[in-house]
Amino acid sequence: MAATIKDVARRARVSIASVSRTLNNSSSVTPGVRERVLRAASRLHYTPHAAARSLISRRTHTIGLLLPDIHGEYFSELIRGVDRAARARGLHLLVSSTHGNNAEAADALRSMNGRVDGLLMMSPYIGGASLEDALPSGLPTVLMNTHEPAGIGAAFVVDDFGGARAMTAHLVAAGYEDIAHIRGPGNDFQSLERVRGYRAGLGAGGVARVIDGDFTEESGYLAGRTLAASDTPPQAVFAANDTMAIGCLFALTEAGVRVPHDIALAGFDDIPIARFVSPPLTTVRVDVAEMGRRALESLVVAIADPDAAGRSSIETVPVELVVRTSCGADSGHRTRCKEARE
Amino acid sequence: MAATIKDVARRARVSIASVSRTLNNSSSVTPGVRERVLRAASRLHYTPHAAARSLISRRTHTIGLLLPDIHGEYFSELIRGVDRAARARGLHLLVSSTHGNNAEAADALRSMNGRVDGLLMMSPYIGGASLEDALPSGLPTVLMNTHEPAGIGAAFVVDDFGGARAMTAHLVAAGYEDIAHIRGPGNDFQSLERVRGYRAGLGAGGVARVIDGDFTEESGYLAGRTLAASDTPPQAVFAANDTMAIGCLFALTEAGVRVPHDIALAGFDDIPIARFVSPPLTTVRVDVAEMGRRALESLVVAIADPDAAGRSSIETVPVELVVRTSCGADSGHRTRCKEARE
DNA sequence: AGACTCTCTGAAAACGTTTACTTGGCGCCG
DNA sequence: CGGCGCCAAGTAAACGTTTTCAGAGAGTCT
Repeated sequence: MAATIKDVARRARVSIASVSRTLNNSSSVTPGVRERVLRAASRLHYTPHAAARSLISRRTHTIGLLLPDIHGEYFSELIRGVDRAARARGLHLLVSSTHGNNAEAADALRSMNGRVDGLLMMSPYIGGASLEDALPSGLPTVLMNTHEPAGIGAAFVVDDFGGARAMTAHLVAAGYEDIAHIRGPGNDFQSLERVRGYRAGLGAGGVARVIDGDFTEESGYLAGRTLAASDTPPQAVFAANDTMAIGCLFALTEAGVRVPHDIALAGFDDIPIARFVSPPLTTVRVDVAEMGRRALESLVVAIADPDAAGRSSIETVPVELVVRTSCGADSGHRTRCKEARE
Repeated sequence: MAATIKDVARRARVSIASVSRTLNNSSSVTPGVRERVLRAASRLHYTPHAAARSLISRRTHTIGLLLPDIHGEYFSELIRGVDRAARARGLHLLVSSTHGNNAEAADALRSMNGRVDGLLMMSPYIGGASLEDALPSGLPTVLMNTHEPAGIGAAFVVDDFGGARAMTAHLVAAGYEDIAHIRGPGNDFQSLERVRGYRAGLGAGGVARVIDGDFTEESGYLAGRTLAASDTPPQAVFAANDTMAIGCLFALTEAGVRVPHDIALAGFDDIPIARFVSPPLTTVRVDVAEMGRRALESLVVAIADPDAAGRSSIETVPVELVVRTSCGADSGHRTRCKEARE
């Protein structure tokens, strides 16, 4: 149906090689030929066939983005960051989400062979088959938020430990003594790091109180209800992500517990909603879009320089404590409006 | 680097044809051959090269998703809906965002030739080059939220007109007489439809009061400030999307105007945040994820049946009025908590 | 026992490009 | 005036698959 290079060549009365050369201006062609080719190409609405082109040139100008799930603002932000960087470099984005386990990820990964020039992968799962041997060999890869030794390529990991420790320390400094932590799923690397940071932040004297969650609002809600009904409710709650913090907030509000007056609350991620709940949520800001951008740039250099570049480097993405009113250590209304407007 | 079908054939001591047949179980092969091929393939970590495969088979198992911008929750939801449907059918997703104009979209579109089996496109822009002739001819396409006559293929459009009319009528019924509308950009089809719905909802007696905006929170904020400072502030404000409504809400709050007591407020889209602002925002719910799913399904049938199926059908995606407290016509707190938990 | 049919396997063409190599024409220099 | 190089254009190979076609071998029927 669609016109091929042969059709253009025939119409322009030249060889297909000349058409290719003209269109890629790889080598000089006579103005006359050039003119005819261009005219014929536009007449026929010719567009090169990407598959054929990448078969021979071994370049797809596409990079694969493998995510655990596309749900929620966290990933939306990440996609956005990656997309902007990719489009600035003329690259396409093949997005794939793997609901859950590594086996599924390995599958998705396999089917990307010959489809992408490189891979951007976020795989916080622990256990199960390692992804390393599922990777089409030689495919440049950049990992995000993974525990795997970065034998595969460069990696970017959010400073989950540091952020959680800083937040916990902040709560301790604010005078809270009994600080509960709603953790994420046990097979998630980031979740574990945050628990570790929480314990570190408590310090030697502190006693840890960890409640299970799974990063969903529902689990935060349940945890909040449990805590509110407890004989010994904590003075503060630090949820491993904002989504759970918000679920918890609703459970507490529903139970008549005032935040932060009765129980202080803090989250992690600084998703856009965090500013808008009431009271505004104290949290740890993670610039995921920026992480996406950096990861893509890193991938681009890895692709350009197959094996020499940044092999096995792990880079930590810094985080930032964002103190709002939900933790009770803030001046209140003004900050909220200012932030909301930024 | 990576193993090819030839390597597998050599190792299994069979022809490449047998390897291909075994791997696609297209035709019966002897158990012995099958066994050898499978063993060789797994030994070599063989993965078929997607480009080569799609060059000959004319199937990429990938569909292109072209969006105006990936920013915000609206698109995040859409991507999610499409992704789920796609992965259920074993399809990949090539995502591309076109910041702005149709020319850029045409460009992105052209480069998808040979990369995708079909196209899912959301292009609300009006004016500029039509996309129709930029389309690689014969590529099945499904449009979303577009004004273009769907000569290209099937189309799904949100009932912007109906939603805006219903919302305006609701405000009128609630007793407001002076209802302002913060509109979206002038080159956006949905924006225009919503203005049209607003006017229709006002009815014969109503007098329209339209303020310019561009769908961003910033523009909503500015509009809100203007309105608050006006000599004759309106009794109600209907913003063309939630993002602007939230911007407006902050401007009003900042100016000391109480919502809904002094001025009622309503938005459009029901983005997740809408439930969490205070007061919770009355809005029009659009199930974008569902629209994405339906659009993809429709595209799948169009791909399966090249030209017979649903050519030029336009389907309207229904919307739903969601009354919360910001419009002053609700019972208040209970609804909020209930909704937030759902 | 010979021919016919059926099944499995291999050889080779095709998909639409890019690119190394070849050819031919022309200008320049000796 | 003839050979030498240079440049533009064409020819063909290659990329890694799928698929058509043909051939070989075995089994069956007459």
